[in-house]
Amino acid sequence: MELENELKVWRARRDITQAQLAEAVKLSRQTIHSIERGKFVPSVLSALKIAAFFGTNVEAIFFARRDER
Amino acid sequence: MELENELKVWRARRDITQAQLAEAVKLSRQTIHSIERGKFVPSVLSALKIAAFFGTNVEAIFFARRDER
DNA sequence: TCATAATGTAAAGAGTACTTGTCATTATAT
DNA sequence: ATATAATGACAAGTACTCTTTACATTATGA
Repeated sequence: MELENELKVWRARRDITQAQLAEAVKLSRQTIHSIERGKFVPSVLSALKIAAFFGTNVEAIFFARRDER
Repeated sequence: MELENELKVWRARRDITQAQLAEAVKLSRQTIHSIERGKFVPSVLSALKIAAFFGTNVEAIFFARRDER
């Protein structure tokens, strides 16, 4: 089960940088960058903070894709 | 920022045990138990699986409570 | 009472989220 | 061209998620 996300899209909608998002949700820029690039699966707390910042819910940003084979 | 959850309530609604939930979402019973008791903050993937199982969204189960003081 | 199921607690180990720091690459604008 | 901002990559270290195993406690029911 992989995790995908549309963080980049949401940032584009709001026209904010990774650094600005990081600051807003109190995470480091590297963490935002890594999440955005799918380097790792964030905690639900990080996800909740990000979703809240964008005024949406977690499911609108993060998607569990069942691994195809 | 603390994390609270209503896992126990949702389990009660569906009348299923920790073990049944664990099996359904492919997590160990200990993990379900620990999440339920707030022992740690789960990954967003775990949260998504649990929310999907209950047919709801993450925000309906997990709450970020800003530490009051 | 006795058996069984469900929940709670604990501990060790593996894997990983997240931070801080540093540097390279790419875009934007003057 | 060159300065600056934004993004991308990498690495070391700390803290924590999650699994497995094992055992204790509490509920339920015959």
